Amino acid sequence: MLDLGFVRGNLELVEEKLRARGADPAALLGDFLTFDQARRKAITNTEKAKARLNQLSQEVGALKRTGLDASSKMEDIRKVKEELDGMGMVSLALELGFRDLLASIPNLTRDEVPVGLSEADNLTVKTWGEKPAFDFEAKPHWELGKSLGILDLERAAKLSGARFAVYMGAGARLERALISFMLDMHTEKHGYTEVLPPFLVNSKSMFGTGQLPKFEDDLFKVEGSGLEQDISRNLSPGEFVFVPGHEGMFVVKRVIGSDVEVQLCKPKESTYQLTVPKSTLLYQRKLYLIPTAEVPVTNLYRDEILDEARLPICLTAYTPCFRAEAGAAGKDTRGIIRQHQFQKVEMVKFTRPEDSDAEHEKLTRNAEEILETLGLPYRRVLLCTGDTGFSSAKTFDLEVWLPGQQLYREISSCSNFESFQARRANIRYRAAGAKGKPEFVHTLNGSGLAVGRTWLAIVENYQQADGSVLIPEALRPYMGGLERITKSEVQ
RNA sequence: GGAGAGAUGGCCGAGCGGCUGAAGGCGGCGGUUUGCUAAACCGUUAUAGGGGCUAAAACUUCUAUCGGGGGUUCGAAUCCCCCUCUCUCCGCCA
Repeated sequence: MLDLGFVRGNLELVEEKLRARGADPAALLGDFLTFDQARRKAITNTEKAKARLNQLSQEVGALKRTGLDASSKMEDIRKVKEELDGMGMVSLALELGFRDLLASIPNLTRDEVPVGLSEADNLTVKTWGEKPAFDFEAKPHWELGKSLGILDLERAAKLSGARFAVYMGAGARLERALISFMLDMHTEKHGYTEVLPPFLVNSKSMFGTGQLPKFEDDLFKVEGSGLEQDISRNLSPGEFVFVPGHEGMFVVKRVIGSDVEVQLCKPKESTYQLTVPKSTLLYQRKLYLIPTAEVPVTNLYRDEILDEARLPICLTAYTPCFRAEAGAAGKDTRGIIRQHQFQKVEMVKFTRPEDSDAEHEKLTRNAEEILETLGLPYRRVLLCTGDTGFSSAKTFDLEVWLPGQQLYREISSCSNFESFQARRANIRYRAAGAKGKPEFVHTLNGSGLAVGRTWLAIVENYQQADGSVLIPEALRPYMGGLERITKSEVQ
């Protein structure tokens, strides 16, 4: 989330940066200034009335204590309250609408980020390693994995459907070895602290890192079986609720004071509307499967004020990642490039604003060192404005060489979010010395690395003429000394 | 799942209808003392938003905030209801 004052004062810059991302500033910002003014006007009005109310209450108190008649003051209070009731809905609507607007503006990309709309405009910063030269035709990992008996996509489809994988034997061990190897390298060599977070998180966490509200369709949701009542919840139109005494699921149309207008939406043969008190509604508790460890790990310090002396905080976490990626149907359907579930080792940093650039470089290097230690050729790419993620100000992708497909493929994405996530998640630090107003930290993260893609990169890059796969030196201790994966007996 | 206890500022902890944005302590910051450090002493120290003033700050004023939401009341940290979370005991369980 951007700072409101900043947007107000730098509207032209914000519009320009939005255009650079390929977004339409008019659609996103609307008439920002008019909206902002209306909102502020409403705030001023209601606050003035509230001030008057507080004033009158004091006076009533004073009168009552001295035993005098306060009925005329009470009459004044009644009038102001009526006035306030009338303004309430307007300012609430404005406030909520404005907050949504602000929350749906993507981060501003840095000036050094190349302007462009697609992958084609990304800038290759460096290239490392020699592509392996084979005197035979390199095979893709799905063929090698199948013939070696270490990857079973057919049976995975039986279990869970498309875009899931079963690893067997040395294949499973390789995945596990990679996780341990990466975590050890980050904790022992790069100075990160290991974290094992929950894989299910609430919507507040998803908001904090920017997945919600815009990208709900990309997430897997888990809804509890039991219905709960939570009248403290703020309802928003479009939300699903249950009404006791009525069959089916209802959708919220609008909120009128303490009442809610709801419409039956499932089952849908015959729909009807109801207006019921908010306090009678039931909800289903909803959790989200994490799409990356970034979500739980960054939100670790949500609503906290950190000591400057603790910064930078460098954390690394292994988690499975779950992505629905509704928009990616038909893309990368072969092999394990794009899965609904994959494993990843993630690096997350919390830094002072002035350090985030240097820490971004270090973090990217830490990911590169994994690739280098494994002997996998890669290149570093600076993403262009249109390819940079919603929350990010600047992103480097690392792309590994895949000989089976003759192309470079993203294996890590290292981003500097600056204060964008910190503002959403309210993560601050107090500077020692200076007059100690808490300031937002900068957050960063990067894959170090995507384990599934590392697995397939090793299989493709280390394949031999006989169809076996050599294990990179650095990984052998994690494989019980195994030097080569050969055809498995059990299939 | 059942029964009970609790949630207050950066931290600890008091308050249980108005004078409480909140005592006291710790920590932080500024100062006095000191050859330096420590100690002692004095002062200061919440966040967000709106208005005023400003080039911008500083400053000033108002509003909100004592886990979250709602209610009672002229007035709520304080009373009532609901939710969330934490702790203790029982049950179940990897």
